[in-house]
Amino acid sequence: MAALHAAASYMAYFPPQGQGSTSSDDPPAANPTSGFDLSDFIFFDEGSTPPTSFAQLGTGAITPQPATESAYAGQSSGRSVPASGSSTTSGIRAEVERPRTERIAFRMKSEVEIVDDGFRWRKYGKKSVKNSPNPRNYYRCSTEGCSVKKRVERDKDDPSYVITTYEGVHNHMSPGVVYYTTQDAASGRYFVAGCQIPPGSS
DNA sequence: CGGATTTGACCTGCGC
DNA sequence: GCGCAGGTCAAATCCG
Repeated sequence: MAALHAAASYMAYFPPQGQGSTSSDDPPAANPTSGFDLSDFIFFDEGSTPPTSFAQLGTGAITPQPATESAYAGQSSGRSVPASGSSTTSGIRAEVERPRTERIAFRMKSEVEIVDDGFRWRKYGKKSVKNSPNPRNYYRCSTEGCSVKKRVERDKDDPSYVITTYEGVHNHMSPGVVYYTTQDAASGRYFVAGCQIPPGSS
């Protein structure tokens, strides 16, 4: 499993605009001030090289991959990574065959499963999964025209942790989050960080 | 009353 | 081909 320790609030890398439009959009704006303890892990596709520190993310050293199955690559059954099962073990091949859907998973310490990340989510399903005693909840972004999905479940090993997997990219800004963007002069890449607006301020 | 949630049924894909 | 597991749908229900 490719796990990444993240010690800081979320920051996402965005490629320069005008290219890679399918792979850049709103990050899951996890916010350490919104009542949960963003802790620690971001899971990437096994095919990608995990950075050794969260700071590497900020330098653009790592791009969130169109994950094959990020969060549970290590513990899910084989059927969760079908692309590599029938043809080749090459992650590159899997990337070609699967739809290019951004998928990023977080593991965070939280009392509650519903984390206010600034977006509005509508629950559309709940399913118990074989590898975990805890049910998995399925959410969709309730914004019209936005098809981003999110899966939330408690860590089977440590129920105090919640694993959130975002799938897809928002085609809109969060109604409750201000985004700060900077562009790296050397690479031309954009970095976006989310910061939630305190209630009542505007 | 409208929107969100719940929950069982259904669909799909993969392994055996 | 069959069974299993994950994901989604949709009707019923709940709640503000």
